[in-house]
Amino acid sequence: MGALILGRNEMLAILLKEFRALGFQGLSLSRIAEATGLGKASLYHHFPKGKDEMALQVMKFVKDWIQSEILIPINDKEIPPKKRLSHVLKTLDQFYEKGATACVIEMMLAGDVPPSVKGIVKECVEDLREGFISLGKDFGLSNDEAKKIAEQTLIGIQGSLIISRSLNDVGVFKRQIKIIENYF
Amino acid sequence: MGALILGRNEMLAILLKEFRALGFQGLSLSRIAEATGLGKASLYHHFPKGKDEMALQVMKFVKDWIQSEILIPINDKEIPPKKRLSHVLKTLDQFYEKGATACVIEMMLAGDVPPSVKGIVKECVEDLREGFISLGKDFGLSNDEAKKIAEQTLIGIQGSLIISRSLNDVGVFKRQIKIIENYF
DNA sequence: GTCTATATAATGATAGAC
DNA sequence: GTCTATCATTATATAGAC
Repeated sequence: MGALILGRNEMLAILLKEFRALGFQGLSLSRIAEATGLGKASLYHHFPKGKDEMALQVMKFVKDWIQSEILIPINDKEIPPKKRLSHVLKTLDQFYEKGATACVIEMMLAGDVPPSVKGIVKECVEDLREGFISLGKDFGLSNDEAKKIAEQTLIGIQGSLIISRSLNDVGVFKRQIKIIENYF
Repeated sequence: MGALILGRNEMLAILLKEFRALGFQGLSLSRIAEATGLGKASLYHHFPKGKDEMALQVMKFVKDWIQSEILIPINDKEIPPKKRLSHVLKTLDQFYEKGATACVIEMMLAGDVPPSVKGIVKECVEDLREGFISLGKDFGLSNDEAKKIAEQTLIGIQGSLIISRSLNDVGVFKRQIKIIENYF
């Protein structure tokens, strides 16, 4: 049962959701089989190297998502910087379900995650940082100021997600998004 | 082999280190046996309910540590607030090994962590928040301002730990400690 | 491309000797 | 209080039919 025909992006989206909820080690093949509606053996047809490859493909999927949904809009010089910032923050707010769900970046940093996966995680963070630095400059900030604001943006997002989930209060994340909007 | 006679606090310290590195699901009993020098069966003498109980006791241990190492010093009215802040930030800097190691709070939020454990995690964050709010007031801040600063402090610590580890650059954490020092 | 069946190793956990 | 031995269960992974 489950989805009859599952496109690759749909499958990666399911894997992303599961990895975010349970982490790399916490997510088992049985759980994946259940979530995708496929048998365990079938999963190896799509990902011959197993869970490591799934995590790797998910992170590449996320990196591509960041590219198209964050970096392209954030660099669109045709739109005023303030509007671009609001748009990107709204996208992130949806991605994190208003602060209710963890970030993959955060879940893929445990000691048992394959180094290749951590490599993509690093690239994702670097890309996001570059994006916000670029946006800061479009706001008229100096290079140094833009770097600082970009760093505080990433820290604020990740940190508020942690505190929100630990306190079971998405208000923390919500407030942080507002604060970030006023950084620039 | 390993430590010949292991005190309870030493054992909890080892468990804390391992949980921080590998997370709840990622840390296996075999790994714990190796790290403590005890046989798997011996671990059940100390923690009859197994890994769940270990995680619970570790979090209680952390909560006690926060009480004695953070909250008592942060509320010591005999010492100027500025000195108290520096002292507490230095303690946290050591606890996080200058940003190189993850926070338990962060590692105990995955979907497969027992609710009882998450309950203590929540209490730890609440305690820390109260501590920094109290300190903010001693700095002369209003109640609202102290709440905001306390929240930014917790977010800044957790967020910078994530970004530091993802980028493999403890400089992010180091800078954040300085920024927090200037919040108050 | 998905399945059933299976192999092999590791998991958390217990019994009982010392 | 620690051990060896063992348990049932689950883990990742593969073989081969359809």
